[in-house]
Amino acid sequence: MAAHRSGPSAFTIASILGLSRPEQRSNMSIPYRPWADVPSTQNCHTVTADGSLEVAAEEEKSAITAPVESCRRTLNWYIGRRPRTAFSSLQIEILESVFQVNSYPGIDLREELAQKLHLDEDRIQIWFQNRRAKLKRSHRESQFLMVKKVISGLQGRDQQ
Amino acid sequence: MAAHRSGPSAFTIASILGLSRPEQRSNMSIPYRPWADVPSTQNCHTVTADGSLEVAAEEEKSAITAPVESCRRTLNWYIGRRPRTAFSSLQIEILESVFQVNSYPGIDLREELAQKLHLDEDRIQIWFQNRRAKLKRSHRESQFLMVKKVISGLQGRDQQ
DNA sequence: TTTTAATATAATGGA
DNA sequence: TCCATTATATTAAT
Repeated sequence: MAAHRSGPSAFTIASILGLSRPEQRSNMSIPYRPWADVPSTQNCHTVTADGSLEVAAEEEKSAITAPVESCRRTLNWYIGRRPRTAFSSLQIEILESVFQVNSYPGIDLREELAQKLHLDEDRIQIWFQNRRAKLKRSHRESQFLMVKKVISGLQGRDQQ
Repeated sequence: MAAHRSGPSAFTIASILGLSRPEQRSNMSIPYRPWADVPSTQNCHTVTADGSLEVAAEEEKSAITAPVESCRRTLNWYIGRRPRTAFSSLQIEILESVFQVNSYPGIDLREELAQKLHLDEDRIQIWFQNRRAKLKRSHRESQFLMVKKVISGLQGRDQQ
């Protein structure tokens, strides 16, 4: 509480509200939301970077929801949570095919994917994290079912 | 409250608990849950009718989760809601392709689909209902966006 | 890893 | 049948 850092303009309105430029922010307590760099209401119908055009097309769906996404993004900026990115089916397909070969892609491969799929590298990283978790979960589940099957098999034999 | 119907055995324990056979049930107030006809614990690992075998294969996924589904089904029976059926991707694909041609299939077509896809006819019916709702929703949404676009266009011109 | 929460959609009930 | 609503499954984000 009482510990404040020395330096110029530590308590400006802008810094308190978290509105300073990234390079000016102190490195703690105020989360940096780079996805909220939507300058004004005018851009509320620009296309988001997510389902972008070159890879997928992904007809109607993204074309219709993209502006909504963008506005919701502005809203979520206030709430403080990154708006959930919706991957296109082609993006998923490619990510999946990479995952089959390598479920722990290094930074270089992630960057390459990011560029090719028009996604941030950290979106890719998170995706692989979640994908690995999913795989693990399904393994656990099938093991559980195996055990259960054995048990119910024993019960069946007893009842015969 | 005080009005009770005449007839034989109107107040047996079975009827009060809703355990009578379908043809014996009075036609009001107690919902009939035919999907809950799981006789005993033994059948807890039988394969459900849902993702069934001939149409799709739909490898690992349904093979792994089917037993879980079945048990959850037993659980949901107590809760009283039909367990959510997970359509296979092939089933969806076919339903979608039919929907494009005819979004109001008659009973005959529904029955045919039911047979081909190994689903109950009323699952098909519900699917088309929900699908139509989805379509309508997307229409509404795109209209809304069109209006919004016009409005923000006007604003932009004012600000120029 | 676990938890939270956003989204999609199957199921229900009422008109 | 449509509509509004609820429940649930998946999964991005923390």
